[in-house]
Amino acid sequence: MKEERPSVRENIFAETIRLFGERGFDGTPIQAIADAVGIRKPSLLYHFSSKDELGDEVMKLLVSTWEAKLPELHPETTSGPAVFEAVIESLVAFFQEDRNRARLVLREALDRPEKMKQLVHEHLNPWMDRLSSAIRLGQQNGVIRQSVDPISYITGILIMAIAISAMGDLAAVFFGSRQDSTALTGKEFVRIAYDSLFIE
Amino acid sequence: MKEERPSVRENIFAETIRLFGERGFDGTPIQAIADAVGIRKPSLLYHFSSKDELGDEVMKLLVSTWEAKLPELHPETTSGPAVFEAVIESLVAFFQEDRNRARLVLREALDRPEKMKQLVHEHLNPWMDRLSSAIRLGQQNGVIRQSVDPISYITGILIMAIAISAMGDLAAVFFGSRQDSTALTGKEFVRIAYDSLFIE
DNA sequence: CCTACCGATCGGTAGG
DNA sequence: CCTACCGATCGGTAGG
Repeated sequence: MKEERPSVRENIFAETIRLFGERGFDGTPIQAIADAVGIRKPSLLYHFSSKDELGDEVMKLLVSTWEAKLPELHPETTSGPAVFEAVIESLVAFFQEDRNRARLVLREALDRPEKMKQLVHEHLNPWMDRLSSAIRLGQQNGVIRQSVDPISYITGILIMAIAISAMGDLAAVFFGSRQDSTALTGKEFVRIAYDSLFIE
Repeated sequence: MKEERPSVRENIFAETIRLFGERGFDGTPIQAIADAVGIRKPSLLYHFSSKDELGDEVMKLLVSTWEAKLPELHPETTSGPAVFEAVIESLVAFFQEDRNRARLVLREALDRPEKMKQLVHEHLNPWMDRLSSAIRLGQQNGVIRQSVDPISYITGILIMAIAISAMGDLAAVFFGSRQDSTALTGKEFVRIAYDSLFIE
């Protein structure tokens, strides 16, 4: 409950997101985090009583930060192109701003699915339900394809956005040597999301 | 070069795919693999001289198996719905047949991107180039959207397929409690791939 | 394919 | 926030 002086704790968070994102929880000794922060291992364990706790806290922070950057969706929102663009943009922006966010989310979903489920449930569910409603409204208004299953659609697009961001170069270099493929892949992602949602 | 008697080595492969898929390379002691196979740790290290080598071999096997199940694409293939369906079906089938294949590929892409790149380059690139050509042919014939960027499209769809398969339940339960969401998500994945590719 | 064993590293504690 | 330290586990080797 004490007021934290920013520096050290925030530094630990930043380096942990980076290292857990790059090498994973099991692939990163807390020693490496302490080194990156510039303190000794036991000092790190003074701030977070165990490696597991550090992992939990860092995931909570990450998802909260994400939640705070989601565009607002009001109940009366129809899912026209404007809303759609805001959603996609905020999604892409958040994960491309720091690729390790995407890597960390992906790793956590693989390593601790139950915890991830819980976090998503707490922080993202209400927002997703509102987006889902907006899509259904768009279907009633005849701008969105009837064949779209809102929940599955959102899931699929979300997962694609995260996975593409996480893979970065690899996503594109998935085929030998091609030029600035990341940008291209990003654009194509938006196109896929768009064309598979709206009626021409 | 000796003829391998199937049992032990194949057993090691199977358990390694499972355990590395479930808990990751760093999260799985070779002891756990030995236990699962029913041998001692040094015996495992007789078959694979190190954990790294085991990891490499298992990835090679996985990607080779994948390659062998890809549908044939001939140079004169146009990318009509029939070809498209064969491709998507084989993709979904391979990874849904054993979710740990998807989990392992995803983990490897995160942990050792360079090695993954190399594997994809050796085993999947030629096939992907043929598919890419087929899409371009479809664009000339006016059945496929001009706005599709073939390479980015294939990458995006591939990544989505793998990530959705890897997440399994989570993908769907990404939103609290809903029923048999895996099947739904799979169907919606095919729909997104389809609607974002073909002209109505 | 096994028993026996080892050096290195890991997460974590004592005590200040 | 540090020094000093520990038990457990890890990948791997010797030798058969």
